[in-house]
Amino acid sequence: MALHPTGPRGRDGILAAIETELRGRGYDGASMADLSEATGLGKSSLYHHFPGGKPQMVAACAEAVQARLAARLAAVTCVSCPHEKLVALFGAFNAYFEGGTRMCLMTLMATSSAAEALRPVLASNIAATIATIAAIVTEGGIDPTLARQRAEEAFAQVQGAVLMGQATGNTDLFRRLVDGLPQGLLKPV
Amino acid sequence: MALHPTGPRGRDGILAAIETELRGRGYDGASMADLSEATGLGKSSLYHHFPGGKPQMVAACAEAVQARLAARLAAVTCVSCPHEKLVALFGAFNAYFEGGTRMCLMTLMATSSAAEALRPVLASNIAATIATIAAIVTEGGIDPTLARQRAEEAFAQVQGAVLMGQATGNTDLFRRLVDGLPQGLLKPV
DNA sequence: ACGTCCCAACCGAACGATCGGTACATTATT
DNA sequence: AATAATGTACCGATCGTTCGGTTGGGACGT
Repeated sequence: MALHPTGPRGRDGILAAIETELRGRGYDGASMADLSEATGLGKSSLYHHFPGGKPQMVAACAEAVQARLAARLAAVTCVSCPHEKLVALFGAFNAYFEGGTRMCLMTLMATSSAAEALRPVLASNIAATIATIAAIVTEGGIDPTLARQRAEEAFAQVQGAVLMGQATGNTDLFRRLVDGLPQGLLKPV
Repeated sequence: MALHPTGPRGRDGILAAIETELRGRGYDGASMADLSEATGLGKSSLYHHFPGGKPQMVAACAEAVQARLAARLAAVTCVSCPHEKLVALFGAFNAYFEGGTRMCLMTLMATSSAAEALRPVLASNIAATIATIAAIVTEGGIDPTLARQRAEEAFAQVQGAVLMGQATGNTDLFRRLVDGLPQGLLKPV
């Protein structure tokens, strides 16, 4: 049977190349020709793996991202105190956003022409990430309702900082947030 | 001379239609045919007004946005206390973002294929907005350096909230921020 | 061991549609 | 009459997508 061995690089490698291209050019900016070149596969081969075309590729990438976040989280949960967990988690964010220079796949796709079709996938991924943050903050002794609000606001802040970094070329704000949010989130009422 | 009276609607009306289309479909998602239909002008007429094509249209829209912000600000500066100024300013943001349902033109363009060419315009507009917020916060008795940091973080938070609204369809976070930030920004150290 | 059948993986070439952009004629304004 | 503003018709290029065909390895019957 085997779920797609797919050549030397494997399906994961194909998805990684697609994700990089999408995050670099955006949904409407990345053409099938671009994705073909990025993956090293002919366009018809891409349609073999993803009969649904570009939307299915995005959905598959989103699932891969969510899986990677879950794996990161599993490695984080064995850390002792909530503050260190948050430091590790925001370190993972820093890596994912490549220091604030690379957009989030979900929010990028949310502003595309396929946003409506992709909304369930995007919303699910974002909700999972926020729930992860909120759980750690709650564990740190913050009221669950407040923890959720803080998590949402922190998430928005990070996303906005990346956006501003794209617009201005300055990643100072992003770095300041990634450094400061772990303790800011846990600050007592 | 006259800077383009341009038919019954005038240049401002053309720019408004273009801006709406761009904020609805994104830079790469809005084709010249879309913009032609939105403005009611033939493609060649659009090129008559904007020989530089889509990038020039974006730049012109950005200038119009900045001008509208300046006008709003002029109406705000006659208000007495800083808190009320912030309330008025964030009310203007709320209107511009249409309750969190519509993206910011600048940050949207920042993730497009024309981002590099447009960076100076986008960065200038964003810097002006942040400076506006920071000035009012400073006026409210906050240390200028801290005021600037708070302004940057609030701006990022709002932008991120809009992004999340696009992704999830939920504008609660945006509304909470617009309501709460005016007093949050002025909170004493 | 050998032939053969199957099917996932892949590619080149082409499809109609649409892309951004232009040439040129026409209408409106001054 | 001159100039700005607009429409019609079109350009080559590229878009997303599909078609027909090749390859190669694993399963199966003998």
